[in-house]
Amino acid sequence: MTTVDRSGSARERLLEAASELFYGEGVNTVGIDRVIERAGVAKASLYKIFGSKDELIWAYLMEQHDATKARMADALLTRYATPRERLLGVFEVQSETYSAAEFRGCAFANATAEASAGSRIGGAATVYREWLHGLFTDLAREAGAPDPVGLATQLVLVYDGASVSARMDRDAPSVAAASRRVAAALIEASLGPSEPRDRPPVKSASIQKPQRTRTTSGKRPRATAP
Amino acid sequence: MTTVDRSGSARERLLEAASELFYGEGVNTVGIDRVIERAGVAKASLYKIFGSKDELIWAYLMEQHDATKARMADALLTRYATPRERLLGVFEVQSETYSAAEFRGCAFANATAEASAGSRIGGAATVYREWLHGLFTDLAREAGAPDPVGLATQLVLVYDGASVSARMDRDAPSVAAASRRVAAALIEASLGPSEPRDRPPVKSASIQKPQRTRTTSGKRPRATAP
DNA sequence: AGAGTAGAAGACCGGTCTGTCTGCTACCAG
DNA sequence: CTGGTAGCAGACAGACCGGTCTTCTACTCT
Repeated sequence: MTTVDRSGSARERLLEAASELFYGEGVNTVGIDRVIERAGVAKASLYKIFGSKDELIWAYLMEQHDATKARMADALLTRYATPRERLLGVFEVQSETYSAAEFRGCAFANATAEASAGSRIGGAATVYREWLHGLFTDLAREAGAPDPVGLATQLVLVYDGASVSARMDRDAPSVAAASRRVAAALIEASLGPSEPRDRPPVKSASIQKPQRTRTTSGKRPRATAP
Repeated sequence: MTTVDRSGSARERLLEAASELFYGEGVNTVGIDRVIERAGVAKASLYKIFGSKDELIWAYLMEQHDATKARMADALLTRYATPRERLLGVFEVQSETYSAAEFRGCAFANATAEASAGSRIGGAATVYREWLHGLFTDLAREAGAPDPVGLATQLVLVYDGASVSARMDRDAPSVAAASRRVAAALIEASLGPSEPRDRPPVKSASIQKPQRTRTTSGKRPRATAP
């Protein structure tokens, strides 16, 4: 049935346009008219599909969340062998996003900075933050950290700092070097000096392979939210 | 002459109202009408004094900058004796701001997140960032760090991370503990283990005593921008 | 071929935005 | 008392906001 396919296509174009505009200029600054103009979609279609601008923003944020999650999980599983390596790997993957020219900071931090009280933005940000803390906590636990939550809190702090520093100072290489060094020092302080190469690569239990939920159609190499 | 005094009073009330509303709800979300209503000032007076909303936002940000600078300099000089202690002290002073109930993140990070292209917000943020980097770099140099700029970049990153983590996760005590530990580890890694107590307190050359530029009138215990 | 429908285009509504302009009030100096 | 002025109150303009609704096109399925 092509009906669903067409409907999905309109939805996809709207989300694509919304992502670019909302992320690039802010969810409050960008009006509905500009979104539908870029998407090539009628206003009525937007309101039939999403119901309100707030819901569109929510969908945009959840798409960012899904994409970030999938990209991170894929990169960590593909490139790094041990939980310890993956802990540091998170920062290398992150540095790729904020080195992109169109990087403008964390989509969730930016959106919550201009959220009106009572919107759904706060809920989306909570989902994202819980994922981020869980990612670091699980990896820290797998790596054998004596205090996984404490290490995770520190690494989340570094992760946040890298994102903000990169946006405010526009010097991605410096930030990447700094965040990598800071993270490495924290990991070493918590886990002890890294062993050279004695235990074999370990299949992670905490990162599930990207389930390819519904993220547009596979392409989209666009920068997302670190 | 009471003319200047009255004029100054109107300006002060406008800045006070603008600070509370812009910081609390975002510079785009808050309209001119709400600012003048809270300030008890006529709209014409606002436009006579500031000329445009953008200029009002700029004045608000510069006031935040002045207040933050003065508060930090005062606390560092008053409470800490050596540059090394002051390096860590920055994070303790910062933790006081994000432990306040009305804390809503860094005013500059929030404002730039919703800035339209071509506004003066970016310029104000640059001023603030240069001050922040300079503060850490000067302290690191005074403390004898072998690579002051490198250490400063790392500490700025931690500073940014603490601000964002505190805003997003609403758990100031955890963030304060984490940022303090991370900063202490970085300082120790750069300067070596802290000597117990052999050299006397040092007058800082990099921090000048708060010059009391023009920050409203001395009161204002409000939380400002970390 | 004809019926049904998804969707594009855009007029329209009430509200709010920034910014301007006109009174009117209250104070102050001479 | 009188002229000058700072400043409050608010109407107003023009643009834009989110959201609704109608019209018409173009495609799909039977």
